[in-house]
Amino acid sequence: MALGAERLPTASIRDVAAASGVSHQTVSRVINGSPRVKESTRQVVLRSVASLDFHPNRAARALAGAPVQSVTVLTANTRLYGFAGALEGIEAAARVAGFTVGVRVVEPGAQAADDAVSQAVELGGALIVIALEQKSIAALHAVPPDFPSAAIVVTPTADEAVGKPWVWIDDRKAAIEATNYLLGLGHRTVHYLSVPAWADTNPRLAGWRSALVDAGAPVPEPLCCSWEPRSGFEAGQLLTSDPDVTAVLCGNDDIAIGALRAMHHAGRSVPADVSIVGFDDIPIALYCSPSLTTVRQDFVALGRLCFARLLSLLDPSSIDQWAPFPDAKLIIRESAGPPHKRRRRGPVAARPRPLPTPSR
Amino acid sequence: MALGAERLPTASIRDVAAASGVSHQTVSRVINGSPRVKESTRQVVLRSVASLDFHPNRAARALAGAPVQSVTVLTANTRLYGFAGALEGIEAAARVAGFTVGVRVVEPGAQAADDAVSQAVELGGALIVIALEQKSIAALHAVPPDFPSAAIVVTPTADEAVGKPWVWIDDRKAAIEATNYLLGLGHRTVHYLSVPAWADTNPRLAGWRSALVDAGAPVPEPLCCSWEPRSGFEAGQLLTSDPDVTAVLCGNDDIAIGALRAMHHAGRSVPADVSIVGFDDIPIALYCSPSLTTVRQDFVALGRLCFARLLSLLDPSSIDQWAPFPDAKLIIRESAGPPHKRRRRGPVAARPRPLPTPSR
DNA sequence: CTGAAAGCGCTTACAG
DNA sequence: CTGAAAGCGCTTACAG
Repeated sequence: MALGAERLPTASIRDVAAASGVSHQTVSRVINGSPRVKESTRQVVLRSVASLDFHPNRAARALAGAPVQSVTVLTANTRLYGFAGALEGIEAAARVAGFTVGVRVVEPGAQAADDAVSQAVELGGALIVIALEQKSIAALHAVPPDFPSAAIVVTPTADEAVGKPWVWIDDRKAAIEATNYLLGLGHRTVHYLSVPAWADTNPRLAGWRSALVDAGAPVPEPLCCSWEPRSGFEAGQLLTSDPDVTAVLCGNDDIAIGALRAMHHAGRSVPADVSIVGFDDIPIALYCSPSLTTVRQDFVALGRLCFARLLSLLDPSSIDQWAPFPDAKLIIRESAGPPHKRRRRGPVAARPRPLPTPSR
Repeated sequence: MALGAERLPTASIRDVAAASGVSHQTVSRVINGSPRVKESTRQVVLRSVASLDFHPNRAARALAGAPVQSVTVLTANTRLYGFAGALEGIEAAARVAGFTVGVRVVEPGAQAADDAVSQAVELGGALIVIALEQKSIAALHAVPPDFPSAAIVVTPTADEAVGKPWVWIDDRKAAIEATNYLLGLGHRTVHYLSVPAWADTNPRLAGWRSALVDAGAPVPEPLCCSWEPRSGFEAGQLLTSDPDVTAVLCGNDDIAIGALRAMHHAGRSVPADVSIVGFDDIPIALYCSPSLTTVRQDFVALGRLCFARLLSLLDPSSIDQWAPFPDAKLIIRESAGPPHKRRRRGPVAARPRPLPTPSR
């Protein structure tokens, strides 16, 4: 009960038992769907449950050792596109399954990740970590191996993920595809504006780099941004002074929009002078001018999937279907095109595809 | 305990008592900060707590009737700018106060609001309703009057809110200010693209309308949009065919960006031909082309404030400081300006102000 | 199929 | 200042 609040007395399992003329254990069996109850008594009990408006007390249930239908989501952020999408998907799936959803943001700092995890573990229930950046990855590592948990992670390397209840979108492959698309349009190389990268193994960065290497293209130094459009604007301004920059891949759409603006400020036309490609396909991407060519990622579906993995892990009787992970998909719009004629030197790697009309 | 998970045995209050050579009641007093404990025994107990890594069990605490330090946030959505900002602020403030935060999305449908509330009430703890649209407003009305709760609401009328633990941003006033700004630039009237409105008393709509009436300007029919940029685009397309439309106020920035795009598609220049003003000041607003003149609203601060109100309500001993609500603020950028010369007929209401350079 | 027993970990009175 | 008692509402064995 909360401080300062006098609650109305609520019906307990014993009230239902008395009203039904049975023991409270039988009531427990009925509300928990045990098969070992005579149908006629079940009916009687159910009627009492309804008339008394009985609802089982979660705290008592948890204390008595019953499974707690709750999950705490550990995340570094609740608003950024990927994080918020994942949370939305988890909440929706959990709600359908009758689970309560807790949210706990992981603060910066070495100790914070451990604290967040241990507090979540104390709560009981289960844990989902949205491990898409450094702080929450630290939290993921701090989860006790025997604690029921699942995680949304960045594309893991090799068999790092075998046996782990992890889900992800293959953004490494997507970065390769996006880079190859730009190279295929005829660009000599592709510059990269990165979201915060916590290691050299950052998959989007790695995909971009490997695509350039495989194509024999020069690999420029990537510029590290934050997640915000401002950082894309500032990084974009650095690039405008370099006439060799004709194609820029961005770690997310906010950065891409910031970079777009920087190009406009500098009088460089997009895509005629510079092509820009983003990551995410935020709703606004279609309505920018020019509309943004970007890699669509369905984080809501990923969140739902993650909860499903958790559920199958909690209930060993359920068959884990291993539903496929959502695919990243390059959405071709207006912000990328062939390089300006005067910039094209030497043989072109592939015939430039025509610039498509904007589409969803 | 969750299904399928064998947890390590964790230290209980009795283990701490045994290790300290005191009764478990004394341990309870220590961990709850009771003053009626000898300092020396407190030290002993605290040492045992640390060495055993003891953490009180929340379920047991709740069951024994202690205050539950948890709050459930009821909302229609976790991603839209205002809702997500409010959630972020609530979570941050709750985390600092040691509260657990639950999130429950209210589904559409008459019954859903009641269900969401009763489920949240059963959980115990407290409730915060982000009542910014119809479904969650229905939920707010369904909260039992004696249950500890607070709410983020749309600007209430008159003394509708007296004595209620409600917080809001005065968007009615802000809509008046934005409308007057456009009229002051010399526009004959201002069209309105509304976010979903659940009543004629919608404050932004009401503010816009009253500003027009007060100025003696014609009041065009408002167009109802969803929250998404697509709806702004579609509504914007309807307006492009009408040459009398020179100024458009939008219920949020996403709609404004959609409308901006519609104008571009139709070959109408913003702000030379049409002025567009949004609501929210999303991070991208500054980086659109043209950058968006918009009404900034600090929903994160509002969320923090709402939690503070809840806390003061839960703890009667605390003095409720009645911190002021965050102000909405018109941020003048590039997307609004004086109407095109050829569109200006008759005397101009006020001398147009110069179009400022983009700024934060 | 159903009931009597024991206990989950804590807190609130009540004694001293 | 500290301890022994009782109980929060439920569930899991254990009997029958």
